[in-house]
Amino acid sequence: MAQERRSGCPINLTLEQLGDRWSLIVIRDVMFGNRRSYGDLLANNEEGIASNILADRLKRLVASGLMTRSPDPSHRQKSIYSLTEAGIQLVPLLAQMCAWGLAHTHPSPLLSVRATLLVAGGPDMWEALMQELRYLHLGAPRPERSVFEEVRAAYAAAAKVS
Amino acid sequence: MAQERRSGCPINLTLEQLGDRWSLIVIRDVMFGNRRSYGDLLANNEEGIASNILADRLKRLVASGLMTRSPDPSHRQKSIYSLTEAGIQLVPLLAQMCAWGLAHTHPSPLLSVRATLLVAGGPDMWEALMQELRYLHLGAPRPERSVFEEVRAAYAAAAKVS
DNA sequence: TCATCCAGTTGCAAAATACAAGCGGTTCAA
DNA sequence: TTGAACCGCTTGTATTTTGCAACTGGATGA
Repeated sequence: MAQERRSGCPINLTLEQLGDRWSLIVIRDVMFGNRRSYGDLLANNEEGIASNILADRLKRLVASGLMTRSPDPSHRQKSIYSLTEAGIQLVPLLAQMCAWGLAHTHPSPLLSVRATLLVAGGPDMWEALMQELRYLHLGAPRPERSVFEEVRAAYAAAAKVS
Repeated sequence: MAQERRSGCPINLTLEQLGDRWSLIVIRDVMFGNRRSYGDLLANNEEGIASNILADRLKRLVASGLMTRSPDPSHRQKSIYSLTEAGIQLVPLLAQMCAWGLAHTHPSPLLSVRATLLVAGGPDMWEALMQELRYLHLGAPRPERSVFEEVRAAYAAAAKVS
Protein backbone atom coordinates (compact mmCIF):
# COMPACT_ATOMS: atom_id res chain seq x y z
CA MET A 1 0.00 0.00 0.00
CA ALA A 2 2.65 2.51 0.98
CA GLN A 3 3.92 2.81 -2.56
CA GLU A 4 7.64 3.16 -2.95
CA ARG A 5 8.67 6.52 -4.35
CA ARG A 6 11.26 6.64 -7.05
CA SER A 7 12.94 9.76 -5.73
CA GLY A 8 12.28 12.86 -3.64
CA CYS A 9 12.46 15.25 -6.59
CA PRO A 10 9.35 17.45 -6.71
CA ILE A 11 9.01 17.02 -10.47
CA ASN A 12 9.16 13.26 -10.06
CA LEU A 13 6.65 13.26 -7.22
CA THR A 14 4.23 15.34 -9.28
CA LEU A 15 4.71 12.91 -12.14
CA GLU A 16 4.08 9.93 -9.89
CA GLN A 17 0.68 11.36 -9.01
CA LEU A 18 -0.33 12.87 -12.32
CA GLY A 19 1.97 11.41 -14.94
CA ASP A 20 -0.39 9.23 -16.92
CA ARG A 21 -2.70 9.67 -19.87
CA TRP A 22 -5.93 10.24 -17.97
CA SER A 23 -5.58 11.88 -14.55
CA LEU A 24 -5.21 15.40 -15.85
CA ILE A 25 -7.94 14.85 -18.41
CA VAL A 26 -10.35 14.08 -15.59
CA ILE A 27 -9.18 17.10 -13.63
CA ARG A 28 -9.55 19.27 -16.72
CA ASP A 29 -13.16 18.18 -17.16
CA VAL A 30 -14.01 18.81 -13.52
CA MET A 31 -12.17 22.11 -13.52
CA PHE A 32 -13.05 23.70 -16.84
CA GLY A 33 -16.15 21.74 -17.78
CA ASN A 34 -17.60 21.75 -14.28
CA ARG A 35 -18.47 18.06 -14.62
CA ARG A 36 -19.13 16.92 -11.12
CA SER A 37 -20.55 13.39 -11.33
CA TYR A 38 -19.30 10.09 -12.68
CA GLY A 39 -21.96 9.89 -15.34
CA ASP A 40 -21.40 13.45 -16.49
CA LEU A 41 -17.67 12.85 -16.76
CA LEU A 42 -18.17 9.58 -18.62
CA ALA A 43 -20.81 10.77 -21.06
CA ASN A 44 -19.29 14.12 -21.98
CA ASN A 45 -15.62 13.33 -22.12
CA GLU A 46 -14.11 14.47 -25.39
CA GLU A 47 -11.50 11.72 -25.48
CA GLY A 48 -13.83 8.80 -24.77
CA ILE A 49 -12.44 7.64 -21.45
CA ALA A 50 -13.40 4.05 -20.54
CA SER A 51 -15.68 3.55 -17.54
CA ASN A 52 -13.24 1.43 -15.56
CA ILE A 53 -10.39 3.88 -16.14
CA LEU A 54 -12.58 6.76 -14.99
CA ALA A 55 -13.64 4.87 -11.87
CA ASP A 56 -10.03 4.06 -11.09
CA ARG A 57 -8.82 7.62 -11.60
CA LEU A 58 -11.57 9.12 -9.48
CA LYS A 59 -10.64 6.75 -6.67
CA ARG A 60 -6.99 7.61 -6.96
CA LEU A 61 -7.58 11.34 -7.15
CA VAL A 62 -9.77 11.22 -4.05
CA ALA A 63 -7.26 8.99 -2.25
CA SER A 64 -4.40 11.34 -3.03
CA GLY A 65 -6.26 14.41 -1.88
CA LEU A 66 -6.89 16.18 -5.16
CA MET A 67 -10.63 15.67 -5.04
CA THR A 68 -13.33 14.85 -2.55
CA ARG A 69 -16.51 12.89 -3.01
CA SER A 70 -19.77 13.85 -1.32
CA PRO A 71 -23.30 12.51 -1.64
CA ASP A 72 -25.68 14.20 -4.05
CA PRO A 73 -28.83 15.22 -2.13
CA SER A 74 -30.96 14.98 -5.27
CA HIS A 75 -30.17 11.34 -5.97
CA ARG A 76 -29.04 8.79 -3.43
CA GLN A 77 -26.91 6.86 -5.89
CA LYS A 78 -25.00 9.85 -7.16
CA SER A 79 -21.96 11.53 -5.75
CA ILE A 80 -20.55 14.98 -6.33
CA TYR A 81 -16.85 15.23 -6.98
CA SER A 82 -15.17 18.45 -5.91
CA LEU A 83 -11.65 19.77 -6.27
CA THR A 84 -9.62 20.32 -3.14
CA GLU A 85 -7.30 23.29 -2.73
CA ALA A 86 -4.45 21.10 -3.99
CA GLY A 87 -6.50 20.32 -7.08
CA ILE A 88 -7.38 23.95 -7.64
CA GLN A 89 -3.70 24.84 -7.49
CA LEU A 90 -3.16 22.80 -10.64
CA VAL A 91 -4.61 25.73 -12.62
CA PRO A 92 -1.21 27.25 -13.47
CA LEU A 93 0.13 23.84 -14.50
CA LEU A 94 -2.82 23.21 -16.79
CA ALA A 95 -2.51 26.73 -18.17
CA GLN A 96 1.12 26.04 -19.07
CA MET A 97 0.04 22.81 -20.73
CA CYS A 98 -2.43 24.85 -22.75
CA ALA A 99 0.29 27.29 -23.70
CA TRP A 100 2.70 24.60 -24.80
CA GLY A 101 0.01 22.64 -26.60
CA LEU A 102 -1.14 25.73 -28.47
CA ALA A 103 2.38 26.53 -29.58
CA HIS A 104 3.71 23.08 -30.38
CA THR A 105 0.86 20.76 -31.29
CA HIS A 106 -1.93 21.26 -33.78
CA PRO A 107 -5.04 21.68 -31.65
CA SER A 108 -8.44 22.10 -33.22
CA PRO A 109 -9.39 25.77 -33.68
CA LEU A 110 -12.61 25.54 -31.68
CA LEU A 111 -11.04 23.82 -28.69
CA SER A 112 -8.21 26.33 -28.82
CA VAL A 113 -10.47 29.29 -28.10
CA ARG A 114 -10.74 28.76 -24.37
CA ALA A 115 -7.09 27.76 -24.09
CA THR A 116 -5.96 30.87 -25.93
CA LEU A 117 -8.00 33.09 -23.65
CA LEU A 118 -6.62 31.41 -20.56
CA VAL A 119 -3.05 31.73 -21.74
CA ALA A 120 -3.51 35.35 -22.78
CA GLY A 121 -5.13 36.18 -19.45
CA GLY A 122 -1.95 35.21 -17.64
CA PRO A 123 -1.46 34.74 -13.89
CA ASP A 124 -4.12 37.33 -13.04
CA MET A 125 -6.77 35.39 -14.85
CA TRP A 126 -5.54 32.11 -13.39
CA GLU A 127 -5.86 33.54 -9.91
CA ALA A 128 -9.38 34.75 -10.65
CA LEU A 129 -10.26 31.31 -11.95
CA MET A 130 -8.88 29.73 -8.80
CA GLN A 131 -11.03 32.03 -6.70
CA GLU A 132 -14.05 31.04 -8.71
CA LEU A 133 -13.21 27.36 -8.31
CA ARG A 134 -12.96 27.86 -4.54
CA TYR A 135 -16.47 29.22 -4.74
CA LEU A 136 -17.77 26.36 -6.84
CA HIS A 137 -15.97 23.53 -5.06
CA LEU A 138 -15.11 24.68 -1.57
CA GLY A 139 -17.96 26.99 -0.63
CA ALA A 140 -15.86 30.15 -0.60
CA PRO A 141 -17.66 33.45 -1.21
CA ARG A 142 -18.59 34.17 -4.79
CA PRO A 143 -15.98 36.36 -6.46
CA GLU A 144 -16.96 39.31 -8.60
CA ARG A 145 -15.05 38.28 -11.67
CA SER A 146 -16.27 35.17 -13.46
CA VAL A 147 -13.66 33.64 -15.70
CA PHE A 148 -16.14 30.89 -16.53
CA GLU A 149 -18.47 33.48 -17.96
CA GLU A 150 -15.69 35.21 -19.90
CA VAL A 151 -14.58 31.93 -21.38
CA ARG A 152 -18.12 30.82 -22.14
CA ALA A 153 -18.82 34.02 -24.02
CA ALA A 154 -15.64 33.77 -26.05
CA TYR A 155 -16.40 30.17 -26.92
CA ALA A 156 -19.97 30.92 -27.92
CA ALA A 157 -18.79 33.74 -30.16
CA ALA A 158 -16.21 31.51 -31.82
CA ALA A 159 -18.66 28.63 -32.24
CA LYS A 160 -21.13 30.96 -33.91
CA VAL A 161 -18.58 32.15 -36.44
CA SER A 162 -17.14 28.74 -37.34
CA MET B 1 2.13 5.15 -38.00
CA ALA B 2 -0.06 8.24 -38.16
CA GLN B 3 -1.25 7.76 -34.61
CA GLU B 4 -4.89 8.55 -33.99
CA ARG B 5 -5.41 11.51 -31.71
CA ARG B 6 -8.00 11.30 -28.99
CA SER B 7 -9.11 14.90 -29.41
CA GLY B 8 -7.91 18.30 -30.58
CA CYS B 9 -7.73 19.80 -27.09
CA PRO B 10 -4.31 21.34 -26.46
CA ILE B 11 -4.14 19.85 -22.96
CA ASN B 12 -4.90 16.42 -24.38
CA LEU B 13 -2.35 16.79 -27.16
CA THR B 14 0.31 17.80 -24.68
CA LEU B 15 -0.61 14.80 -22.57
CA GLU B 16 -0.42 12.49 -25.54
CA GLN B 17 3.18 13.52 -26.09
CA LEU B 18 4.36 13.91 -22.52
CA GLY B 19 1.79 12.19 -20.32
CA ASP B 20 3.71 9.21 -19.05
CA ARG B 21 5.97 8.48 -16.15
CA TRP B 22 9.30 8.98 -17.91
CA SER B 23 9.30 11.49 -20.77
CA LEU B 24 9.50 14.56 -18.56
CA ILE B 25 12.03 12.88 -16.29
CA VAL B 26 14.35 12.50 -19.27
CA ILE B 27 13.74 16.10 -20.30
CA ARG B 28 14.39 17.26 -16.76
CA ASP B 29 17.76 15.50 -16.73
CA VAL B 30 18.78 16.93 -20.08
CA MET B 31 17.53 20.39 -19.15
CA PHE B 32 18.57 20.85 -15.54
CA GLY B 33 21.28 18.21 -15.24
CA ASN B 34 22.80 18.93 -18.64
CA ARG B 35 23.03 15.20 -19.33
CA ARG B 36 23.59 14.95 -23.03
CA SER B 37 24.37 11.30 -23.80
CA TYR B 38 22.55 8.01 -23.37
CA GLY B 39 25.10 6.67 -20.90
CA ASP B 40 25.10 9.84 -18.84
CA LEU B 41 21.31 9.82 -18.65
CA LEU B 42 21.22 6.13 -17.75
CA ALA B 43 23.97 6.15 -15.13
CA ASN B 44 23.02 9.33 -13.32
CA ASN B 45 19.26 9.16 -13.29
CA GLU B 46 17.90 9.60 -9.81
CA GLU B 47 14.88 7.40 -10.40
CA GLY B 48 16.71 4.43 -11.94
CA ILE B 49 15.22 4.48 -15.43
CA ALA B 50 15.59 1.17 -17.31
CA SER B 51 17.81 1.11 -20.38
CA ASN B 52 15.07 0.06 -22.78
CA ILE B 53 12.69 2.71 -21.49
CA LEU B 54 15.35 5.36 -21.88
CA ALA B 55 16.14 4.22 -25.42
CA ASP B 56 12.46 4.27 -26.29
CA ARG B 57 11.85 7.72 -24.82
CA LEU B 58 14.86 9.24 -26.53
CA LYS B 59 13.61 7.90 -29.84
CA ARG B 60 10.15 9.25 -29.25
CA LEU B 61 11.34 12.64 -28.07
CA VAL B 62 13.54 12.99 -31.14
CA ALA B 63 10.74 11.78 -33.42
CA SER B 64 8.29 14.28 -31.97
CA GLY B 65 10.66 17.19 -32.30
CA LEU B 66 11.51 17.89 -28.67
CA MET B 67 15.11 16.81 -29.00
CA THR B 68 17.70 16.25 -31.69
CA ARG B 69 20.49 13.73 -31.85
CA SER B 70 23.89 14.57 -33.29
CA PRO B 71 27.13 12.60 -33.44
CA ASP B 72 29.73 13.17 -30.72
CA PRO B 73 33.05 14.10 -32.39
CA SER B 74 35.05 12.66 -29.49
CA HIS B 75 33.65 9.14 -29.79
CA ARG B 76 32.15 7.61 -32.89
CA GLN B 77 29.67 5.49 -30.93
CA LYS B 78 28.29 8.34 -28.86
CA SER B 79 25.59 10.81 -29.69
CA ILE B 80 24.76 14.15 -28.19
CA TYR B 81 21.12 14.84 -27.41
CA SER B 82 20.02 18.46 -27.52
CA LEU B 83 16.78 20.20 -26.75
CA THR B 84 14.94 21.90 -29.57
CA GLU B 85 13.15 25.22 -29.12
CA ALA B 86 9.95 23.26 -28.41
CA GLY B 87 11.77 21.35 -25.69
CA ILE B 88 13.22 24.50 -24.20
CA GLN B 89 9.76 25.99 -24.02
CA LEU B 90 8.83 23.30 -21.53
CA VAL B 91 10.68 25.30 -18.87
CA PRO B 92 7.57 27.07 -17.55
CA LEU B 93 5.66 23.79 -17.46
CA LEU B 94 8.41 22.07 -15.48
CA ALA B 95 8.66 25.10 -13.20
CA GLN B 96 4.94 24.79 -12.44
CA MET B 97 5.42 21.12 -11.75
CA CYS B 98 8.16 22.08 -9.31
CA ALA B 99 5.86 24.60 -7.66
CA TRP B 100 3.01 22.14 -7.27
CA GLY B 101 5.29 19.36 -6.12
CA LEU B 102 6.90 21.59 -3.52
CA ALA B 103 3.53 22.63 -2.15
CA HIS B 104 1.63 19.37 -2.28
CA THR B 105 4.03 16.45 -2.11
CA HIS B 106 6.81 15.79 0.37
CA PRO B 107 9.98 16.25 -1.65
CA SER B 108 13.38 15.66 -0.09
CA PRO B 109 14.91 18.87 1.32
CA LEU B 110 18.09 18.66 -0.72
CA LEU B 111 16.33 18.08 -4.03
CA SER B 112 13.96 20.91 -3.17
CA VAL B 113 16.69 23.55 -3.13
CA ARG B 114 16.95 24.00 -6.87
CA ALA B 115 13.20 23.73 -7.33
CA THR B 116 12.55 26.37 -4.69
CA LEU B 117 14.99 28.75 -6.33
CA LEU B 118 13.42 28.21 -9.74
CA VAL B 119 9.92 28.80 -8.43
CA ALA B 120 10.94 31.86 -6.47
CA GLY B 121 12.76 33.28 -9.48
CA GLY B 122 9.52 33.38 -11.42
CA PRO B 123 9.05 34.03 -15.14
CA ASP B 124 12.11 36.29 -15.33
CA MET B 125 14.36 33.51 -14.17
CA TRP B 126 12.63 30.99 -16.45
CA GLU B 127 13.26 33.25 -19.41
CA ALA B 128 16.92 33.61 -18.43
CA LEU B 129 17.18 29.84 -18.14
CA MET B 130 15.64 29.42 -21.56
CA GLN B 131 18.18 31.82 -23.02
CA GLU B 132 20.95 29.82 -21.40
CA LEU B 133 19.51 26.58 -22.77
CA ARG B 134 19.45 28.11 -26.25
CA TYR B 135 23.15 28.80 -25.79
CA LEU B 136 23.90 25.27 -24.57
CA HIS B 137 21.68 23.37 -27.00
CA LEU B 138 21.12 25.55 -30.04
CA GLY B 139 24.34 27.52 -30.36
CA ALA B 140 22.78 30.87 -29.49
CA PRO B 141 25.09 33.55 -28.06
CA ARG B 142 26.05 33.08 -24.43
CA PRO B 143 23.79 35.15 -22.18
CA GLU B 144 25.20 37.21 -19.34
CA ARG B 145 23.09 35.71 -16.62
CA SER B 146 23.72 32.07 -15.78
CA VAL B 147 20.82 30.47 -13.98
CA PHE B 148 22.79 27.22 -13.97
CA GLU B 149 25.49 28.90 -11.94
CA GLU B 150 22.99 30.48 -9.54
CA VAL B 151 21.30 27.15 -8.99
CA ARG B 152 24.60 25.31 -8.63
CA ALA B 153 25.78 27.74 -5.97
CA ALA B 154 22.55 27.47 -4.01
CA TYR B 155 22.69 23.69 -4.17
CA ALA B 156 26.30 23.56 -3.08
CA ALA B 157 25.57 25.81 -0.15
CA ALA B 158 22.62 23.68 0.92
CA ALA B 159 24.53 20.44 0.50
CA LYS B 160 27.34 21.79 2.66
CA VAL B 161 24.95 22.65 5.49
CA SER B 162 22.96 19.42 5.46
C1' DT C 1 45.71 -8.44 -28.41
C1' DC C 2 42.48 -8.09 -25.19
C1' DA C 3 39.78 -6.04 -21.55
C1' DT C 4 36.68 -2.31 -21.19
C1' DC C 5 33.34 0.94 -22.71
C1' DC C 6 29.27 2.25 -25.20
C1' DA C 7 24.61 2.55 -26.95
C1' DG C 8 21.44 0.25 -27.24
C1' DT C 9 18.42 -4.69 -28.12
C1' DT C 10 16.14 -8.95 -26.72
C1' DG C 11 13.26 -12.05 -23.96
C1' DC C 12 10.14 -12.48 -20.62
C1' DA C 13 7.03 -11.47 -16.66
C1' DA C 14 4.04 -8.17 -14.62
C1' DA C 15 1.17 -4.23 -14.71
C1' DA C 16 -1.71 -0.84 -17.01
C1' DT C 17 -5.07 0.11 -20.57
C1' DA C 18 -9.01 -0.60 -23.68
C1' DC C 19 -13.34 -2.45 -24.82
C1' DA C 20 -17.70 -4.64 -24.08
C1' DA C 21 -20.90 -6.65 -21.21
C1' DG C 22 -23.10 -7.13 -16.86
C1' DC C 23 -25.01 -5.95 -12.08
C1' DG C 24 -27.56 -4.45 -8.08
C1' DG C 25 -29.77 -0.60 -6.25
C1' DT C 26 -32.67 3.85 -7.39
C1' DT C 27 -35.98 6.59 -9.62
C1' DC C 28 -39.96 7.55 -12.07
C1' DA C 29 -44.06 7.05 -14.75
C1' DA C 30 -48.03 4.26 -15.69
C1' DT D 1 -47.36 -1.78 -7.65
C1' DT D 2 -44.79 -2.78 -11.29
C1' DG D 3 -41.59 -2.44 -14.88
C1' DA D 4 -38.46 0.31 -17.71
C1' DA D 5 -34.78 3.37 -17.58
C1' DC D 6 -30.96 5.31 -15.08
C1' DC D 7 -26.91 5.26 -12.14
C1' DG D 8 -22.31 4.27 -10.61
C1' DC D 9 -19.68 1.35 -11.03
C1' DT D 10 -17.41 -4.00 -11.63
C1' DT D 11 -15.98 -7.99 -14.26
C1' DG D 12 -13.80 -10.54 -17.96
C1' DT D 13 -10.75 -10.58 -21.53
C1' DA D 14 -7.48 -8.98 -25.04
C1' DT D 15 -3.86 -5.83 -26.03
C1' DT D 16 -0.29 -2.67 -24.94
C1' DT D 17 3.12 -0.77 -21.95
C1' DT D 18 6.46 -1.22 -18.38
C1' DG D 19 10.22 -3.28 -15.63
C1' DC D 20 14.06 -6.19 -15.13
C1' DA D 21 18.05 -8.71 -16.42
C1' DA D 22 20.92 -10.50 -19.64
C1' DC D 23 23.12 -9.90 -23.85
C1' DT D 24 25.25 -7.91 -28.34
C1' DG D 25 28.30 -5.97 -31.65
C1' DG D 26 31.14 -2.28 -32.60
C1' DA D 27 34.73 1.31 -30.70
C1' DT D 28 38.39 2.50 -27.72
C1' DG D 29 42.62 2.35 -25.19
C1' DA D 30 46.54 0.07 -22.76
